[in-house]
Amino acid sequence: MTRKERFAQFIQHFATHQPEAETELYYENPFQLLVAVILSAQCTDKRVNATTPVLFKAFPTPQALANADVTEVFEYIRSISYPNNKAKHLVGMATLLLNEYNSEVPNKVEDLVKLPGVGRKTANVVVSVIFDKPAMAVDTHVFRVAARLGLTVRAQNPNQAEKQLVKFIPEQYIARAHHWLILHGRYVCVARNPKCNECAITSFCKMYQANAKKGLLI
DNA sequence: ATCCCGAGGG
DNA sequence: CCCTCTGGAT
Repeated sequence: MTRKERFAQFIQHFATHQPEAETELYYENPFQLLVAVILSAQCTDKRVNATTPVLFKAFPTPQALANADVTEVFEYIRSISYPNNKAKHLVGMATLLLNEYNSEVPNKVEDLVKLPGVGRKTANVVVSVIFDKPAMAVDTHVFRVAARLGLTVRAQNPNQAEKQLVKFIPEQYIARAHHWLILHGRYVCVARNPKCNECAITSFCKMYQANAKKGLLI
């Protein structure tokens, strides 16, 4: 099976069975999504969602967060990974939003990555989810699942994976494909023991087919 | 012990 | 290109 065919089957399957895929992060406006995605680095969405409602209530606007004390923000996010760094990043991010962007979340990746705590992955999530742009954010799930399926080939880092995925996926599917890969990775194609016996797309999964050929599965 | 929607600094 | 940050779930 060629890679182009894998992509075609991948899109065909999820467009049919999971057309409504979207982020599981809780947010009610662009600012809240930006904060949530910054917090989500190396942390489960579930844990982020357990802390953000209280955080958003305490700091509802970029101005409120910019004027906050870092140690106070830390207390709200202490149960999330890297709370020290993230508290610092959140206050710095809000300060830059307030001073340079009129308290509004910028809509370009090149501007977003200037914000403290915002790297390429976070910026891609924001422009994709908020501004509906065809950007592919490559996180741990996307990187792993795309490699297993054979949608990426020998990608050694997220940037290489992103280039390959964007190249093969039609623009109108990129934002959804991002969430398809994430959700599949979170619930089926998990890191440690992928649930291949529950997986609906083994017929075009490169890893599954390779393992089956070796007699390792089923 | 490993993983979770990574980013920044050296 | 490393390294560090660093809590909770499995």
